[in-house]
Amino acid sequence: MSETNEKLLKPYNPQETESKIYKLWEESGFFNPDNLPNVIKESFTIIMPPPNVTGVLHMGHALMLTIQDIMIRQKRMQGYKTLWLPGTDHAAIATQARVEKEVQKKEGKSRHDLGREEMLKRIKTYAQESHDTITSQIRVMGSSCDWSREAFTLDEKRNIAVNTMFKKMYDDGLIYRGNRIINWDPKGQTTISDDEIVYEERTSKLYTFKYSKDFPISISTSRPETKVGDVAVAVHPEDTRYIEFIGKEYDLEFCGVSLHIKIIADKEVDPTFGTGALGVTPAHSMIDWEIADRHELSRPQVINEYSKMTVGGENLLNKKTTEAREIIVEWLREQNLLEKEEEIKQNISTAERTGGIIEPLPKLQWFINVNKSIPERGNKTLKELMRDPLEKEEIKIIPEYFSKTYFHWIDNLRDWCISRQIWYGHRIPVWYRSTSLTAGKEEIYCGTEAPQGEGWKQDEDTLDTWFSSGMWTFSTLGWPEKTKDMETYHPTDVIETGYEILFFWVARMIMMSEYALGEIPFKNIYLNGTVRDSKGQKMSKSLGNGVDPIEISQKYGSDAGRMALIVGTAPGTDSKVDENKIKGYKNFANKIWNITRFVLDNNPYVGQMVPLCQTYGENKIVNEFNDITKDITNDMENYRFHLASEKIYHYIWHKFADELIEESKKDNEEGQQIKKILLPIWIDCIKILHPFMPFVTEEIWSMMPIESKNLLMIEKWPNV
RNA sequence: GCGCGGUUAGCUCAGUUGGUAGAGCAACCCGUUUACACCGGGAAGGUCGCAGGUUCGAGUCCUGCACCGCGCACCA
Repeated sequence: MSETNEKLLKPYNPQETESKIYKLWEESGFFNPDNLPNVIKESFTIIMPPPNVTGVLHMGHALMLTIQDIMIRQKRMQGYKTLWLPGTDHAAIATQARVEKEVQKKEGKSRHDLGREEMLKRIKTYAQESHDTITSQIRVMGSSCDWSREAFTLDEKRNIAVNTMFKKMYDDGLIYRGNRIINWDPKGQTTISDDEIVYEERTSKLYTFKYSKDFPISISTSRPETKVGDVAVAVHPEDTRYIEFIGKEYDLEFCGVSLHIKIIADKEVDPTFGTGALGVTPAHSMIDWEIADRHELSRPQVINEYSKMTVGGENLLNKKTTEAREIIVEWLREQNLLEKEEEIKQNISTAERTGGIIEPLPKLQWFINVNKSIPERGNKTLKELMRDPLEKEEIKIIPEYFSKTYFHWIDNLRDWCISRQIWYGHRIPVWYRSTSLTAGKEEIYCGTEAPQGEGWKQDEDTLDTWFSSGMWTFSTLGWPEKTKDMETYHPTDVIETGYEILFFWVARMIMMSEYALGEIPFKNIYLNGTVRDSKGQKMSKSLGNGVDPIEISQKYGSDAGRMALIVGTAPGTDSKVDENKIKGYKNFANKIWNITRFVLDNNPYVGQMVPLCQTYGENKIVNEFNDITKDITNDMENYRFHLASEKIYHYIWHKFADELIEESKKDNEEGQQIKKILLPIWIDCIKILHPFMPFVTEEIWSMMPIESKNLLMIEKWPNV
C-alpha cells in the first residue's frame, strides 16, 4: 500500500481532516469566481443571508449554509462562474438591546448614562467579536463562500448605498415624514414596524360601562385607562338602538378628566360586538386613528413613551397604565357605572425583539409610501413592484405554495415606518436647521452627505435594519457604483432563507431592487423550514433546548451534520434535530472511507483506470449508475436536495458497497468485470457526494490515483 | 373570521408528471478467517386521518369533514 493510503487503515477522523481541508480550499482562491479555471458557463450567484451579529450560529444557520453550499458547489463543478457572497447583519434593535442589557446588568447603567458615543463604541466591540465568531463558524460548516467580497450591512460602502437609496426615495416622494400613529415599544424605547409585532394570546378583562350617569350609551373596553383620551363614541350608521343619538355632543367628567364626546356613525363599527358602540381613542388605537381621520376629530395623547398617564389629577397623572386601569375601574365601581366585567381571550401585541407590550402612539416619524405611483417605473406603486415579478413568474418561490402567503401579505400592507429611536444603525440622512433667516421655520435637507453651512443638525433617529437588508442583493455588489460585479452577478440566481422572513426581508429586497434598478434581485426564492429540537419545539435560549452546530461538528464532523440536516428535509418544511441521524451519517463517512480503501487496495485495474465519461460499451452496471447520476443531477437542479442526498447515500451504501463490492470479490469472470469498473464509478460517486459532504470527499479525492488532478471542488461534475 | 400547511411502518419523515407503498432509526432472527462491527445477511411491520367523487387505475386530482401546526386580520 502506498504512503498516502496508510491514512485509510484507521477509521476516518473528521476532526483532523476538516479544518485542514478548509484551509486548503481557502488558500486555493477558488472561492473567488475570478480565480476559477475552466469556467464554461455564465455566472451563478447566491448572496448569503447575513447572520445577525448578536451572538453565535444556530442550527437554522447550519441548514441554510448547507443548502446554499450544496447549490454553490454543484454549480462550480458544472463550470459556472460561481459566486457565494458572505456577510453579516448589524441587526440594529436586536444587537443594541443585547448590549444594553449587558451594560445594565454589569454596570447598572442605561444607554443614556453612557451617552450615544460611548454606547455605540460598546456595541461595535460586541458586534466585532460576534462577527469573528460567526465567520469562523461559517468556515467550520465548510461553506465555500468568497471571503474577499465579505460585506456588513453597516459598513461604509453599505452606508453610501443606504443614503443614496434614502435620498432617491425622498426625492421621488416615496419617503415622507408624518405625524401618525405608530407601534411604540416602551421597553426598547423605539417605534417598530407592523411586521416586528408578535401576537400573544392572553386572557384579559372586558369592561362594559358608561362614561357618566347622564351619558346615554354604554361602551366596552379592555383598556379603561385609555378612555380618558376618548373624543367620540362611534356606532354603526344603521344601528336602530343608537340612531337618535348620532350627532349629539356631551361634556362630561370621567375620573377627574373633562371629556367632550360626540356620537358619530361609522361603518367600521361592528354592531354585534359588545354594546355595538365604540369609544373612540384616536391617539392610542390604530382603528380609532382612522376613524378620527374620517370624522375630523381631535387626537389628545394621554399616555407617554414610558407607558405613563399624561392627563388627570393626582390620582392618574404619571401613573403607569396598568395602575391607571385599576384606578379607573375602581372609580367606575364607586360611581356605579360599571355594568359588566367579563374574561375574554385577547391577542396582545408585543415587540419581537424586546417582548415589550406595544403602545400605539402618535409620533413624528419617517415612512415609506407603498401606494404612490412611480413615474420612472411605469407609474407602478411599490406594492405593485413587489407583486408583479411573482405574478409574472419572473421570480419563482420554492415551495410554490408560499406565493399565496406572499400575495396576502402585500394586499394587507400599509406604509412602512422606517425610523427607529435607537443609536445602532444607519442614521437617517436628513438634516434640520432653523435660523433667524428662516423666521422660525425649519429647513430640511436630505442628502448622502452633511450639508454645507452652519447650524445643521442631523436627525437623531436610525433606520429600520431591514431597510439596509432590503438592499443586500445589490449593495453587496457595489451599487450605487456601476461595478463589474453588478454587471456580472446581478440579478442573482437564488435567495435561500427561512420562510419566517419572507415578508421582513424577501419582499423588501424585491421592492428595493425593482425600484432602484428596475430589475429582479433573484430568480428563485428557496425557503427552508425551521429546525426544531427532537421534541419538535422551536429552539430558544430561554428554553435552553438549542443544539449548537459547532458542537455537532466537533462530535460527528460537519459532513455528518450537513447530511443529517438535508436528507429528508423538503423545502419549506420544519425538521427535527436527531442525534441518532447525525451519528448515522458519521458512520457513512467512515463507510466511504473504507470503500475507498477496498477499491484502491489489491485492485490490479487501478493503474488502467478509464474515466467513466469515456465509453464502457454496453455495461449494465455503468448504465444503471449513469441513470442514477442523471436522476440526482436533475433533482439538484430542481431544488430536491432532500432526495438527491438520500439517493446518493443509498446508492453508495446499498448498491455500490453491498452489491458491487461483494460481487467483485468473487473469483470468477463476472467478479473481475465488476472489479474493473469499481474505481471509475467510485470516482464519480465521490464527485456527486461532494456538495453534500465536501470534507471527506475532498480528502478521499487527494488519495485518488489520477494524473494532474486539481482540488475536487473544481473537478468537473459527471456529465451524462 | 380569512388563508396556508400537515395527518403515510413503533418513532422521524420522503414519495417530482395518477401506474404493485419507500428510507433512516428502533424492534426481531442469523452471521465475526473482516474493506468497514462506525459491519453483513434475512424476515417482520402500513385499509397512506375520515367520507364521498373523477378515473381502467388515487397516498397523489376534486368536494366535504375532523384533528394538529402556522400566518394574517380582529382584539371597542
